[in-house]
Amino acid sequence: MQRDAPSFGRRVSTAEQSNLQAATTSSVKRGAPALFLSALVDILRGGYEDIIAWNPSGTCFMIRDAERFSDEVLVHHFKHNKLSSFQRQLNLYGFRKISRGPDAGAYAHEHFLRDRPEDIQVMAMSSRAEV
Amino acid sequence: MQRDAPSFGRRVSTAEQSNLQAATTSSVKRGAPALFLSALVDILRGGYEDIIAWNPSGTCFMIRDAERFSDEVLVHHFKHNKLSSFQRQLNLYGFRKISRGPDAGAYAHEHFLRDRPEDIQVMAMSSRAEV
Amino acid sequence: MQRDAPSFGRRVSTAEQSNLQAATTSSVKRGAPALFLSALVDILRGGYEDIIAWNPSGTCFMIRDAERFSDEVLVHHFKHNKLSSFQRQLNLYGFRKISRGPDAGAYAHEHFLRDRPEDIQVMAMSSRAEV
DNA sequence: ATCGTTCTAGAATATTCGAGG
DNA sequence: GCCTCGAATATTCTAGAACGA
Repeated sequence: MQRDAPSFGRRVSTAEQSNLQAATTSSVKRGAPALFLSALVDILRGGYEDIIAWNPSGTCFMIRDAERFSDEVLVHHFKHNKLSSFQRQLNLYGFRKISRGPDAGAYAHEHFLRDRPEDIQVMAMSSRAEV
Repeated sequence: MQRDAPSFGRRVSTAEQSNLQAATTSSVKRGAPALFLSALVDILRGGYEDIIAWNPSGTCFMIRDAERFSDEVLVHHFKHNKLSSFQRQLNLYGFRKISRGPDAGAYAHEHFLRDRPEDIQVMAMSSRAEV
Repeated sequence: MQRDAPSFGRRVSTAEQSNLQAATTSSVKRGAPALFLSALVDILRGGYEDIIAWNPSGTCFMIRDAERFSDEVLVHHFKHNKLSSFQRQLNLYGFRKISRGPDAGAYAHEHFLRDRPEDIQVMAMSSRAEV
């Protein structure tokens, strides 16, 4: 009861300049494109390297400190602070958790690559479609 | 309170260079493919020659020191320290214990050969299929 | 690699005197009765009132400090330290999370009541049967 | 109405115990 | 006494479903 409801901030969406945001909003029929992906991009750009970061090659990202991720990152980008909700979103968008090898524990998606932001737009459009 | 409590480590997966990883992840559709085989490969590469090792020709492996294998190897690669659980996994994946000859006491599998890591990938995919 | 590696303890089973354990082992044909329920009983008896506790009437229990529950309780009673794995077990045994009212957030099961340990034995035997 | 959040369940592998050869 | 296997529970990851904003 003492670690609940830490005043959830609004989606700050530092991604105003993120052409991801622009692209999705323009290409999708009606408004409300997936905020999750743009929030994820923001987070990975946002100087949280000690908490969550890309692997060196930019093919997947790892949550390095789950507790700080919940308390410091999620709270500022979503309406909750639950890692499980974040993971549910990852799976909804087709991310998979890597179970073996050097990147074990990281999440990856074929089209979610650090150096190919264009591909991320494809994700945003196809995520729910393929369901 | 706590009986023996050996500190079970996480699967460290020293198999970074293991192309087993790349092949299986790319060929298998979803989810967590068998960690057991990659862990076994890691173990046999991991500098435990006094505890567990391939035979000279690389066709089977022998547990040379069961006690150290339990306490030093299993604990670091699995969530248990029981040789019997390790043996159960071996049998689930089709390994057989050699009963006679120079390699008596070693475990072998048709597709688990030191110098044919590609074949191990076949194991990973067919092991459960044939069950 | 340098993940966290919490030292997972063995199931300490402080429930020696717990007739739950005796009842299940004697009544069930072959071995391995569900350890989860007896572990849960142990936990709720184990002096973790600040971390997990029954409600005053003993009809449900609440995890009060998720972080300490993972690090201090789960690690000593299971082979993991993941709250999500604990929750999966709760659901497998038919527990439900209370969503509203004074006990919101607590887990409850019709036959899991603090003052009716006999009913818990019924759970242990019927939980999987009804699946 | 769609997406987000939460809770529950499915599916695959892992661990344990014991039966049977 | 091994060795192999069946079966039950446990752990993990992903998906279904209900609800809400």
